[in-house]
Amino acid sequence: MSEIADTVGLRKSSLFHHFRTKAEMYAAVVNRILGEVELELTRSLAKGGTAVERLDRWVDALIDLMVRTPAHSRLMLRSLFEDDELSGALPEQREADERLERIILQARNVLRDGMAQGEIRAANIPHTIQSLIGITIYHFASGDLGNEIIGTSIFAPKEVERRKQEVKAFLHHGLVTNSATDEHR
Amino acid sequence: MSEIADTVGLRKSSLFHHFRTKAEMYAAVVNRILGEVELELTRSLAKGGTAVERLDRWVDALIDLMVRTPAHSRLMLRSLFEDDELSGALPEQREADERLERIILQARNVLRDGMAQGEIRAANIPHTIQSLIGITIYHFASGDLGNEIIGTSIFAPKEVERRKQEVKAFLHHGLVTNSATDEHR
DNA sequence: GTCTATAAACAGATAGAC
DNA sequence: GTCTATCTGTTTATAGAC
Repeated sequence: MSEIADTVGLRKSSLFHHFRTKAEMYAAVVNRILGEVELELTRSLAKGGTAVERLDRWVDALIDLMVRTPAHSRLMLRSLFEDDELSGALPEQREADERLERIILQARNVLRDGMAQGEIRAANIPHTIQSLIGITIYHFASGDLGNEIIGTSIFAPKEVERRKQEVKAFLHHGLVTNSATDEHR
Repeated sequence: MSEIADTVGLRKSSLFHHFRTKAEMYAAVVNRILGEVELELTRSLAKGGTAVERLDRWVDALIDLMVRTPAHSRLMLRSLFEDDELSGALPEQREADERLERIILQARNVLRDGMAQGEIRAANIPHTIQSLIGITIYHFASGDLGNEIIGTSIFAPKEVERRKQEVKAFLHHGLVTNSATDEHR
């Protein structure tokens, strides 16, 4: 709270006027970020196309979101894997949980549609979603280690573009049967 | 430190007899875990075979490690993505960094060998390593959310086995060219 | 809405007896 | 090596003036 107060140019006590507790502030921030994520991902799917096209756009949109504000990917990953011991106590937290659930449902539906159409391999959907999260969010949350592994800044525009291509190549060869975009068969 | 003291049945002050600071204790724990990880992954590679066989065993071994002590995956993920602001100040920390570097180098070599042999698609190696970390470690660190997405405990033996299969299927279809295990072509 | 001042609790660490 | 007691600084939060 001290660091936040310094950053925004207020005194620490003033923060408690806007958010009654630290937990409430955290939940509000996470909720706002998830709101943006839900909005953008919904937009990316609304453009239509085949399931594979929608999945590709979904991945691109998610990566764009992670890159837009580097701190968000860290916060997202944290909020995803750190079990909130005070789970669902705050309204902001419940709202965030619902947003997350809808985001996951969207991904589930795209995968299900693609499988029904025969565009996507019959993989286990929940595990595939976990893999998608791991591949997209972890990468941009990986900070120093990520930079060291990649060799340059993971947020450098060129490297972000490469990530998108690599992830989609990975997905296509991993999930897409008889894809026209697959130049290795 | 209070919680650790309670858990191990000591008083808080006694912990400071074994580790001079909290940071030193944390570094020692991370270092010990990475030691186990390095040992097991090295063993899994030493058994030889094709690059794809070694990669598969490497993934299986990493998943076995994450499952052996559920808390380890959380700690691993945390230590990977949270930049240690006091980076490399403690000897345990430097040792842990070196272990991590060797683990990553092993993965890099397997991928490089496989590409040289034409067994593995010519993907970007660093990005592939990031994806491997995301797919294996994030999943087992995902706690409540992971359990909710999957529908049962991510640590249930049956579900762990499924994860191994799904990850390897993902990798094969994503990284392996002309694989005999690929039933979809 | 922001400030100063302060309360109340907690966390990391030390001193020294046993 | 563990304990009790204590110090010191930090953190979350409140009270009340402006």
